[in-house]
Amino acid sequence: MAPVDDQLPSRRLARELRTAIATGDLQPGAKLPSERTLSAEYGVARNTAREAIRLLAEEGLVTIEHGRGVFVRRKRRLMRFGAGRYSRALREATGVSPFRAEVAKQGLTARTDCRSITRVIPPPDVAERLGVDPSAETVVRRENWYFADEEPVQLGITYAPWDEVADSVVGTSADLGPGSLYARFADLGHEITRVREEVTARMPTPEEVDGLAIPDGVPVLDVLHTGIDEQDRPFEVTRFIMRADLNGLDYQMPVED
Amino acid sequence: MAPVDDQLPSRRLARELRTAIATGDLQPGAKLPSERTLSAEYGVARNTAREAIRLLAEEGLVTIEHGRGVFVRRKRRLMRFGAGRYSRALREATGVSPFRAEVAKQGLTARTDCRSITRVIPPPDVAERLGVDPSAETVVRRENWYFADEEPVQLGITYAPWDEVADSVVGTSADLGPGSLYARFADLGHEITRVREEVTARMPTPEEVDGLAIPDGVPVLDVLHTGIDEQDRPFEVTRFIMRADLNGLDYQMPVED
DNA sequence: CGCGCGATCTGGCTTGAGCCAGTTACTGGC
DNA sequence: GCCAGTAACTGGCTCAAGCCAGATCGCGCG
Repeated sequence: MAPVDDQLPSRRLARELRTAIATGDLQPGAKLPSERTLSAEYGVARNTAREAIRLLAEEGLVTIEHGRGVFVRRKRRLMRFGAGRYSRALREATGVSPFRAEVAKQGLTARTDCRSITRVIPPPDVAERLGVDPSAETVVRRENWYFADEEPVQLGITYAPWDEVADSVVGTSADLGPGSLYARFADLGHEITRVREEVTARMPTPEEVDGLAIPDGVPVLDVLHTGIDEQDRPFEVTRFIMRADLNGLDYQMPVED
Repeated sequence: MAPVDDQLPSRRLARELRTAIATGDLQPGAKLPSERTLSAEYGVARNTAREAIRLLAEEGLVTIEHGRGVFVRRKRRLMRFGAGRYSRALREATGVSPFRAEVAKQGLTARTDCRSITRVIPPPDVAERLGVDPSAETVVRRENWYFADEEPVQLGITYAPWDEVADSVVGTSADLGPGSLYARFADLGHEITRVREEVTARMPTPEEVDGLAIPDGVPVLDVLHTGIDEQDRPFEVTRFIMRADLNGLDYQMPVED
């Protein structure tokens, strides 16, 4: 990677603004000077000031609001999800889904929206993990949107084998009843005893930017989750897409010998 | 989030290029037309074609190479790290660090570089997890860089209480001997039995972009790892910064009741 | 009093021009 | 045959100008 010239006008301006943010001269929530003001004060073209601001936005340091201005981004409180969220004790104690439990813990109000339940051909990675035929409509797909204080924070698409859940509410109804998804799988003979979570991060697609209202410079966590029962059989795969500025993962586990 | 006008010239061009990549008209590794060619063919200014390409780069779809052209990004093979990497069995079988083991499994050659060992004031989050005084130089800081085929892929900064490791190679030497870090902690009476990993993702800082040679549109995984021994005491905290396009996490764990 | 319109802020996007800086391949001299 | 120089590509950055669009506030009319 070429060490880009750090003396370029746009980089220099970006660096000065970045420093002002780091030192606290510009507090979180503070408004930056307007593009036109910056360009005048630093003797650069408006496009150059604009480029400097774009660099900061890409790093996730500032939020740009059309017509209002550019603001230092406030630190957001993280939702934290770990294996604990699948605990039966938690499920029975709260009677709600793990997401609702975590959001309530943060003092926010949760809402989930099951947008669709369809029978589909599974994506290859899902088929592989569920051990089903990847070329036929062997799975049910449930698309779930998760909101905290009416702000969309994550998206979960869960897949389960059609022949297992066809007669259950899992395959038919948005309303899963008390204890939610894992309680219904328990009814079907699949008590969740182990989970596998494969985590990566990437920039959101344009669709995800729209759907999750993702600001500039914020990546998504892409979690491929597999639920495994007492007989060591995977019974459910869920792909979670989470805004990385609002969500984190907190895993605790034993080290095998 | 304002539904940005999708008919704007730059967005339209970006969308067409994105589609060409998705459909395979532009294969991974393929070279896109030059900025000047695109601007002529689509009847837009060169800056507009440039903006379209910038959008694709931000999404991580293309790689820009100064003087050479713009290329569809190739999918990279992922290193996958899970709790298994701390297993004593693995440690004793291979005699090498977990990182070397995983990289070797991918058919690449690993190199690690311990850049510095210093005594420092711990960062607040580290002090909290280690249970040490956050206002004095109570910890040793080891900065480790990890390479696969000479490409930097991650950075790990591990902290351990000074009074525990001062007399050990952990506190003094870059060379940790067979079995690496966790074997030395075992020598000190801390057999790693549980780990906690707190995962988030974010865009890299300019320093990280330089140090890890991170391309445009690639976030980093930020993993705060805590090693816990048989007596349930945390003895070591490591912050890993990983290029998200080259690294993934693969956790498997039991669900507590 | 209240509503609406417009002035004037803000950022969003495009144009066209110019010059700089890597990369590559050709070509001519040795 | 080799090497150096150069021409002709590539992207990198900046400028100056113009118009569009969202936000906000105040003023004046009803």
